[in-house]
Amino acid sequence: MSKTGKRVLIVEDTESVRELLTKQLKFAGFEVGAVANGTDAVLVAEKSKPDIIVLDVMLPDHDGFTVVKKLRSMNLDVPVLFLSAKDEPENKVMGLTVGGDDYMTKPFSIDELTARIHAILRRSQKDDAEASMLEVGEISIDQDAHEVFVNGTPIDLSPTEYKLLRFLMNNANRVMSKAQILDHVWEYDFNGEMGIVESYVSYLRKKIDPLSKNELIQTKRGVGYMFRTYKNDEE
Amino acid sequence: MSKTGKRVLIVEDTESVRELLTKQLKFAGFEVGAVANGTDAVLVAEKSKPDIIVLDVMLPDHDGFTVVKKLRSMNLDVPVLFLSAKDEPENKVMGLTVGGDDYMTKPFSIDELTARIHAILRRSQKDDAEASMLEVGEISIDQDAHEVFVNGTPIDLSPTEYKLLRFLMNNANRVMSKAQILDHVWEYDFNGEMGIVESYVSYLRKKIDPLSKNELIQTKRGVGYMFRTYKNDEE
DNA sequence: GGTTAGGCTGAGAACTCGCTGACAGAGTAG
DNA sequence: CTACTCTGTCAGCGAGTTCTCAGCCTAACC
Repeated sequence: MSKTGKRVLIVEDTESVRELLTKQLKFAGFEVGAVANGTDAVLVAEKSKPDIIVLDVMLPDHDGFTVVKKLRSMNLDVPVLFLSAKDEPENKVMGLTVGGDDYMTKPFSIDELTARIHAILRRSQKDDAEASMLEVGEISIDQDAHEVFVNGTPIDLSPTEYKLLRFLMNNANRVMSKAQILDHVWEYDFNGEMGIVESYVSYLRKKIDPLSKNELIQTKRGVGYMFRTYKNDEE
Repeated sequence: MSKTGKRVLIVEDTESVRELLTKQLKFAGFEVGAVANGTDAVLVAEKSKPDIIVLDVMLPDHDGFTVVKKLRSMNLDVPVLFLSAKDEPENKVMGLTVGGDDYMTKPFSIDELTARIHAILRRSQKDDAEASMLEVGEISIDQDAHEVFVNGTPIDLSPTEYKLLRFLMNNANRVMSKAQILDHVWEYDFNGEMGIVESYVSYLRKKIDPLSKNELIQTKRGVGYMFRTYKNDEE
């Protein structure tokens, strides 16, 4: 959760999603602008020169194609993270993610979105590179390769396990409630029970604990879970 | 209990709870506004620009979802602490705690509410005050990690023990009556005996005393309890 | 010193919460 | 189609927690 001060432009017509993104990205330390259609997107992008654009491919006026073409023709080669609904035809998206661009289907997890934005920025701005490793205590995550190591030994995680672990590590030494975990790690329209967090913590521990010296994921009864780092270990 | 002068907006339809919160938060040094429904919430929030909103998710006119959506569409990215009854369906709450938001179930303890508000403000105002440590005499509490140290040695407290200790430390060198303790530390609808305070003080002392040089929790017979700091110790 | 009200604490009953194994359904690869 | 993985639900277990109570202890006042 580094304070980059980088500028993000959100282009998304669904109000609830737009505001969700705005709030989360502001909290993550970005300067955020948000518009609801392609026309405004081009205008604002031209003026504010964002570092990255989060762009819904299905907009009321133009589609993602048109917006990107306009931007490129104006010599703005800002990287783009495309959003699209899962049921939209794929050809809408094909050929869009050139260069450092990326693409996610809705609904997504908020934490995943933030991670992707950081990944794109990391790659497009060569200057402050090599932040792709997330190392906390005994665990390190290679975010480019999606690989996780416990004291150097690689372990195999499912996508959800991976996201959960990354979220806890990003918030190491801070208790996160099950509600917060659910809201950040699971897709934003997830409608299930909080018990699923318990299940996945259990899965994670089963894979991590045999390789670690300490109890890395701690339960704070009645409060939540915490990824714990221990002094005098690494670091 | 710092006098921050920060502005809090309470949105809660149950009058008794609303008044309880108003009174308590004013006493804790906040500027407090209070409304009883979602419509007023949006109006007042727009005008008074509070630093944080305490929002019941179950309101007579709109639910929390709607209120939050409206607020965010007005470009108010004020952090929110959601309240919900324990028996309300959980999915009413899902997806709400974006960014630094948090969530509590009713009934709660007043002291806990205050602590959460401070936690949210601490994190959303990026000034990084590092005020998450509460250190009084020989004891320090890491409020992010929910961990307690007596002269550097960690001790394990149950949730209620933790809340009681935090309350006494926040009011160090001031005698607190059992009634006051009950009102602040226990849930506001608790209607048991005051003897429970004695029990929990006993539990606390059993865990703390072996590690401390002084009698940290003192009994003022006929009056109450006091967390005592001694000069020439630390500090 | 005796009396008494208030405080301390161990025991225990009731309950809550988190952990885990089992399983069903969706999705995917072969 | 089959086999596999992954996701999400659930129920039962057990440990931890909450709260009450009774009997003991102690401070304070006579």
